[in-house]
Amino acid sequence: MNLSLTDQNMHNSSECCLEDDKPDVMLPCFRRNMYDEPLASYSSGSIISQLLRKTIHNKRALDESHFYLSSSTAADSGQEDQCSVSSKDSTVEAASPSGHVSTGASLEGEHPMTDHLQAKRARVENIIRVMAGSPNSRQHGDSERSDTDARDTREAREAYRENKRKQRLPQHQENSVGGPANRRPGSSSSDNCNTKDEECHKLKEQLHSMQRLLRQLQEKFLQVYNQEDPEQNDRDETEVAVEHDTMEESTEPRYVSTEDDFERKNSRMTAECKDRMKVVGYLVHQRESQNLQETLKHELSRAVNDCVDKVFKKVSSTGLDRSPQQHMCSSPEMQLSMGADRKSQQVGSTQEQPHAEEAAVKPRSLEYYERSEAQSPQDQTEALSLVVRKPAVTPMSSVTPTVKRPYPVHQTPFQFNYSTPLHDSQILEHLLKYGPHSNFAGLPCMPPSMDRTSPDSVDLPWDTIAMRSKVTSSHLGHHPRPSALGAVTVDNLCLPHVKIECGELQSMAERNPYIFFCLNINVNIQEGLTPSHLKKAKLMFFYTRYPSSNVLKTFFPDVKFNRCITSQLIKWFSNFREFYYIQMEKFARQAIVDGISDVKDMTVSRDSELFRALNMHYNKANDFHVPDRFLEVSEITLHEFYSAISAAKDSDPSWKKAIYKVICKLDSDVPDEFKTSSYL
DNA sequence: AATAGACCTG
DNA sequence: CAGGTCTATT
Repeated sequence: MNLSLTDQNMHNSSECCLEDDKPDVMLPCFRRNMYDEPLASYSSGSIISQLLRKTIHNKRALDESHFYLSSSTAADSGQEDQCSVSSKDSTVEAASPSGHVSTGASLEGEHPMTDHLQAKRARVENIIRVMAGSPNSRQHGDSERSDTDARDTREAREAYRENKRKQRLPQHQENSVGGPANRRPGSSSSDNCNTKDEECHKLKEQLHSMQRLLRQLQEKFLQVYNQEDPEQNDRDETEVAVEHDTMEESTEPRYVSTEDDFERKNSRMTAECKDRMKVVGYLVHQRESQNLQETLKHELSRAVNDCVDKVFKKVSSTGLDRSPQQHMCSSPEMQLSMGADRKSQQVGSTQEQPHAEEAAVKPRSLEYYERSEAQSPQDQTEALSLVVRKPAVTPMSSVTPTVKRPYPVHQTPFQFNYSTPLHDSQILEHLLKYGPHSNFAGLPCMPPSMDRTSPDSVDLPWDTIAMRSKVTSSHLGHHPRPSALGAVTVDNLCLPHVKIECGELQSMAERNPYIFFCLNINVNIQEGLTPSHLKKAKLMFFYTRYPSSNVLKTFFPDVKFNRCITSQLIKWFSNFREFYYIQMEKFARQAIVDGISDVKDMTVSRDSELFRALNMHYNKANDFHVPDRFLEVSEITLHEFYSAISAAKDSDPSWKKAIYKVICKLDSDVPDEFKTSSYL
């Protein structure tokens, strides 16, 4: 999003999530922070200080312009908080940093800060200074740092935890997503690849640094506010606890059946996410410092994401014209897949022998990068995600064509294979020049055979997010899980037809998978409705033609229901019925044409042509024994149509409704076996 | 006005 | 199958 856009659209709630289509227009504040300032290292805290200055200035500016968050908004809590984050964030961010950066410095001198803010700023800056105290030690390799950092962060969290006695904060280890992709110099097959290796590595490390910084910052903030406002803890405790419970309840079942390491890792990520969720939830309630926090987080996130995204874009734009084979890096170590544990299993095989299972895992990152030419700046607006409001972790999954595996929890193997020299990237230059060490792994790599035909919502403009978020939040009362749109909570991967509702999130994740993982942001992407679900729905149709939404919820326990999913399922059954009635009418008319005079001469058996047509539609594989009751109902339906047509009732435009009324009463209970998510 | 369902279309 | 429109219902 460029500056002018920002200024012009301060009121636009979606604006914070928008990025313009001009990849080369750098966000002024970003450029300033990331590039113009020689940021000897991110760990130096200079960027943070800058941000703090900006933030504080902003807060003041907002106060002055009465553009500040209304108290009612700020007072919102609990689920509402989670659900409406996007709008709230937008409010904050729309009025924040980017637009003020240029004037920030001068204004700061003119308008003395309040003592309070000054104190706060001083404290935070001090913290950051301390944090950045040993930047170099952190910069030298993941193995070294993870010990210290993990301990630091854990301690911070422990401290926080003690203030929230009631919370069960699962222990977990720090996930360093990029960790596994350790570079092995020399393993590449060519010099070119060696160079790329190094650059790759540098970028990666840089990302880690930023990641760590952000994490630490969050936790330090936490400490500060704990000391400063201890009673607030108690106040928020209940809210947070509620959040926690809600999340617990909705997320845990999903992992029951998972078995491999990756799943366990994700469980831990869930834990961590919950943890952070609480942290953030707590922070959010600090009305006083909300702007500060939001702005800081936003800016940090943006900076990181922007940085990463642009590099990716640059890299990919030069790399995509290569042949698929060239996308593959000769050294598996260079491949960054989302899960370390998973990597070795998926890398390679996915690309070289994409059969059913691998094909099911459908990375969309290529599409993303193909599009990124035009859209890339949008892709990182998700920076917000850094705020990590969403605790629940579900492996990213995509709608898959797999039918064999009933309800697969697919991990999208977003693999980023190094494949492009990073020579001409301005961003890279900056990174390499100013960054402590650039490091990056670079390109999405996809099996050529991957199904990329499925329409998705990647093209959705970001403004639809805000639009949709309102819709969603109005229904969140029924939602089992708080949804933080602004925090990049991807509720569901919806099938294309519901993309208006939730496609943005899907595409967000699809377009920016690497960001999510690198930043250790866990996107809760519940699988959408899969072909397996469709198949199951069709079989259920043999029992119920008019399932209630409650029934649907009962029988699709592995589906996180939200508005789009529900309507999609309902639509499915609507389509089923349509086909069913069409067949009925068709065969009834045929019977009349055939001169059948008595309905009793019309029966529906398993040999019937009608049944075969129906069976072919709902039970194509013919691996399901259609209940007799369905034959009965079909026969009744056929008779109804026959009678109505015979009586010339079909002259009435709504003559079918009477039939529908009859048929809808013939629903029977769906067997309990269907309740098992792994039924198929 | 919102919703659900049928209907039509691609 | 999904998207849209139309209509009836609340």
